[in-house]
Amino acid sequence: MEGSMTRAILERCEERGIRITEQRKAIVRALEKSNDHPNVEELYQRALEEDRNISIASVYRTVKLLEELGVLERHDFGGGRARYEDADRAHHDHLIDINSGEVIEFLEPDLEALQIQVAKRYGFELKGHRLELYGIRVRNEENEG
Amino acid sequence: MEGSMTRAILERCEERGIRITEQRKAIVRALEKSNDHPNVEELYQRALEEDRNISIASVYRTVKLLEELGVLERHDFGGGRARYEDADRAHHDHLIDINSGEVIEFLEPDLEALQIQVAKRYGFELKGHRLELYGIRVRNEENEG
DNA sequence: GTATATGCAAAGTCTTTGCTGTAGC
DNA sequence: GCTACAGCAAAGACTTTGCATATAC
Repeated sequence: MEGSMTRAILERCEERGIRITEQRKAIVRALEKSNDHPNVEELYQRALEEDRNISIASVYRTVKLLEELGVLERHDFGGGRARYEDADRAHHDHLIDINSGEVIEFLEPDLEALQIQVAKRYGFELKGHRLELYGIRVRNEENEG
Repeated sequence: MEGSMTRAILERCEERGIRITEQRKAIVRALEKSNDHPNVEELYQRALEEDRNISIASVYRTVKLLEELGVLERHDFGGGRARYEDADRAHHDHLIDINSGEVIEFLEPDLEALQIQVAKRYGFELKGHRLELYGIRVRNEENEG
């Protein structure tokens, strides 16, 4: 029960009324096993391990559909390939190590609040945001000193 | 003299030691006249008005080169096309109107400072960031009430 | 004068799509 | 059983690149 209250992706798919095919199950399973932000090619490879009967076209169609349904979230961290993750657990931002490409997730309530304020100031209601920090490691993160 | 202390793009190009061709001049001129974030096709059209002798391949090559030299900054606001702006005036973030696609620039010192803090907390030195707020207009921005 | 840049068109990369057969509900 | 979905391969959108020619310095 360490997953806290995030609901299974498939459950949310069913609610949206789409058909639960073997391929979609495999893709979703592959995604739920992932702790990173796979691109379509990577997701395709992982889904293949769940079920040999998958074409990359289905992966493209599925991630696109699930993004439109709000089930997945699409990212572009550069490199010209879209990357996906579960939208339910996507409420965090990303810190990207310029040298290694490593992606660290973080959540900073003060930042979130400030963003809402800024949008408001310009007469907007914030619907979403994208914050990516790009940096280089200067020491281990174990100590917050 | 309203441009404050931003230096001309061409000047920065010369410093980097690249050849100042007619085409590059036209592209740069088109970019300096722009107050938005044109994609390559748009920039190409605008550069054509500066000089008929330009091919879109040169625009692609030029923006790529200038981005690598740190003279331009590339953005991806979705839609699958890269968009460019002068890196020297690019120290601001973007608020994007989901409905109209309009892009508003803003600078929020508190947000900048907080980002540095967050990176630091994870043991990183912040080298750059990307912050985009996506929202819908709820009223005119004239009043900050 | 020579290296660098250009133009053109062809090729590359990622993604979408038309068509026919299949399978979910 | 009907309709949505899958697979395949072809097409699309954006970007890059090879090659011959032109031009900046």
